[in-house]
Amino acid sequence: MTTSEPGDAKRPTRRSSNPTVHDVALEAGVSPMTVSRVLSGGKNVRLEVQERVARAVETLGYHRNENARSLRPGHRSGLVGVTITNIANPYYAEMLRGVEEIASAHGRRILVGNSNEDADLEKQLVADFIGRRVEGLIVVPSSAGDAAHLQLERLGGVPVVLASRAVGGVSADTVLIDDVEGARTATAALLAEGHRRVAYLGQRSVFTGRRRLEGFTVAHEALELTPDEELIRVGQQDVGSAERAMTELLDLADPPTAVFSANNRNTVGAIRAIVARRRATAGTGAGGGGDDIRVAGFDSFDFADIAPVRLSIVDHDAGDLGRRAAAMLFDRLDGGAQPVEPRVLELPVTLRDLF
Amino acid sequence: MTTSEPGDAKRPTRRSSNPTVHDVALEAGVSPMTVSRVLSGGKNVRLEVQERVARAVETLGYHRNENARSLRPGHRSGLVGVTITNIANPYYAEMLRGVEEIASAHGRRILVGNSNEDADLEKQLVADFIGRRVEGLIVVPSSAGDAAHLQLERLGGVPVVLASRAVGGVSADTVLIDDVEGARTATAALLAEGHRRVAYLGQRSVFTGRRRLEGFTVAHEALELTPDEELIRVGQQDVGSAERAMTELLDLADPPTAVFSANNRNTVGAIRAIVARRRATAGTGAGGGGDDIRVAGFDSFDFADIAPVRLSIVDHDAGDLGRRAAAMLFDRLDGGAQPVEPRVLELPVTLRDLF
DNA sequence: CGTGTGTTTGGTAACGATAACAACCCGGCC
DNA sequence: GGCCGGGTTGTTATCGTTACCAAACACACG
Repeated sequence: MTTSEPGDAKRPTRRSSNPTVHDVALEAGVSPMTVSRVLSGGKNVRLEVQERVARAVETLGYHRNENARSLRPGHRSGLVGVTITNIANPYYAEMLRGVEEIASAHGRRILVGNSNEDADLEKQLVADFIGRRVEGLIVVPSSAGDAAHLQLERLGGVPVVLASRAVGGVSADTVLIDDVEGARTATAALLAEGHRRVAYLGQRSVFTGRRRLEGFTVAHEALELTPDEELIRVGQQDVGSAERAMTELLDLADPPTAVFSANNRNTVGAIRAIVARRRATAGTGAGGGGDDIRVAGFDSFDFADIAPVRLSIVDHDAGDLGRRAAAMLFDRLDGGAQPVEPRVLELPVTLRDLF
Repeated sequence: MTTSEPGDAKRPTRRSSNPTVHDVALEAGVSPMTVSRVLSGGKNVRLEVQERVARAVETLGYHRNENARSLRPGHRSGLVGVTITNIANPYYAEMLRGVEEIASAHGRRILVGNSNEDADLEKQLVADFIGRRVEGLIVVPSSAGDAAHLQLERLGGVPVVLASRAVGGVSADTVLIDDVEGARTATAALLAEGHRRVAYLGQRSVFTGRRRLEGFTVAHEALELTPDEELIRVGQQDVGSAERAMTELLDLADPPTAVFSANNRNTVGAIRAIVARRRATAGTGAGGGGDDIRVAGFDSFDFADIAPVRLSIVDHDAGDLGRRAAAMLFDRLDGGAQPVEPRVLELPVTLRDLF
């Protein structure tokens, strides 16, 4: 386009839209093919031409259209879809960072969706991701609703890795936390200290909740004890409801002397309730009471170490969960021929005393 | 094409790859065009044909290729790019959720990248996002390095909204927390209580840190006071270093009677140092000392309300930050003709006394 | 029965990029 | 001079989808 003939009105100048290889080619006085060649390494292109093209790219602010590229056969989209039940949960945020880290190292970008524990929304997200030709999916499956949309054949052959939770009826690569063992160890520690009335705060409807309750029960059974049903509270979703549940427990005629909580929201709620009770009884001069309730909880959280109670935490690395899940996915994507059987990985946890 | 003639070997059956409109058309015995019509609403297509196509879609597990669709003129990619300096930071995670919420409501998906405070990485992310034809960008700019890549003309006209931090030399829509006012109010509250030696714990290299220090200073100047340089500590990145800095302050000949900290890590560190000192002096029977150090801090955190000191918090909503940034972006994308001037929004903060 | 109106359907081209092929240029060799 | 091989460049066709046009069809009305 050094000289602008009146005849070449084929492509009217469109300043607004993104420039294409064609525009760059005009600017550099070469063919689109040559531009393409320069952009993919410049093999077999004269140096002088390469420089001319580079200048044109710079001048026009050209960016290769990846969507168009991914259209060509054999080309990959470079995208991985991630659906999470709640991005704002620091635990999943940390996991997401792990996924991003590995994806980035493999030259992929991540598409993120929030399923909000809604299977329908999750289904839409997955369908949309497949429509965008993601190469793979990492899914924290929602606890509610059926999961038929995660069947391999429904995904058009796109590999999926389930993270944090398994799904009945779906056989796919899965990375889990060792929920049962974590809950068992923590509960066993409380029992070993002599506590015999240990409460449980958690969930039963969610996969991890069920497993953690199982660990709680197993620890009791190992000592031929049976947990008191009255001390088992399930269904608290947030800190507020957890605090109320703990307060109820403290109000019992025969209150617990220790509590195991199955996630960080419940732990924080329990600690709040204990501290509130401590302040109230301190005023009456009663002294003892809720003061020395022992707490053990699954998941770490910010500033757990300044909690004003004797606290142990079942710690696990969310970032590692994400990295492992992503690694599993890229193993299938970039690794050679794979075994077809899905693999299940259970990540270990550690019990930390924070006092 | 119900009967398969030997001659029609044009498109060999490819079970492995994703089916296309063409495949669906063959299956349903119609033309690709008709399939396309059915998929976009089915206007002017016989009901019987629509059902046939729907069945074929179901049978083959067809998903429209969004990348191919977005190629067509006038069509949008439905993507928004988000770069964050640290996804794992709960504050930005919450922000991300806000962005996702609004994006989702506008029928868009989000591409997420972690810049890790690295301007080069951020630049690559932005370039890649533009290559994928995102309709807009939401960027938490990295504090280090230059930001030429965020210039509007460099972005090929893709609108960008800066979140949480502004960037010198870049004029773009920006959503900020009202750092100056938050720090000013909190500091003013401490001064109003009669404190005259108020320490500052925070940062000076980061945008928000500078602004919060400014608010701290302004509050002093309003009362014709000058903050003691000795009481200003900057550069603490984590709880540990903040605790050490606070301990140093307590060891001064003329220690502060109150402290304003510019973020939650510093607040927690300060509280730790104060509590440690209190325990130490309690043993000596000294009584007073670090006992009644007053604390005010930016950012909330778990257990802020049960902290064992007189604490005020400058509270702000990260989710709101994300929602506002996204709303600003979609205002430009979906709203009609816009004013060209970039807008800057400063979100209000509230001072909460937690005692 | 012819014409007009409206519905349903299919062919063609284009979006942006690039493999595959073809064409060209150049120097070196017989 | 004519031919060959290597480097360089351009042309064509294709990826999956859909807007636009044209064709085919149904039906009503004069």
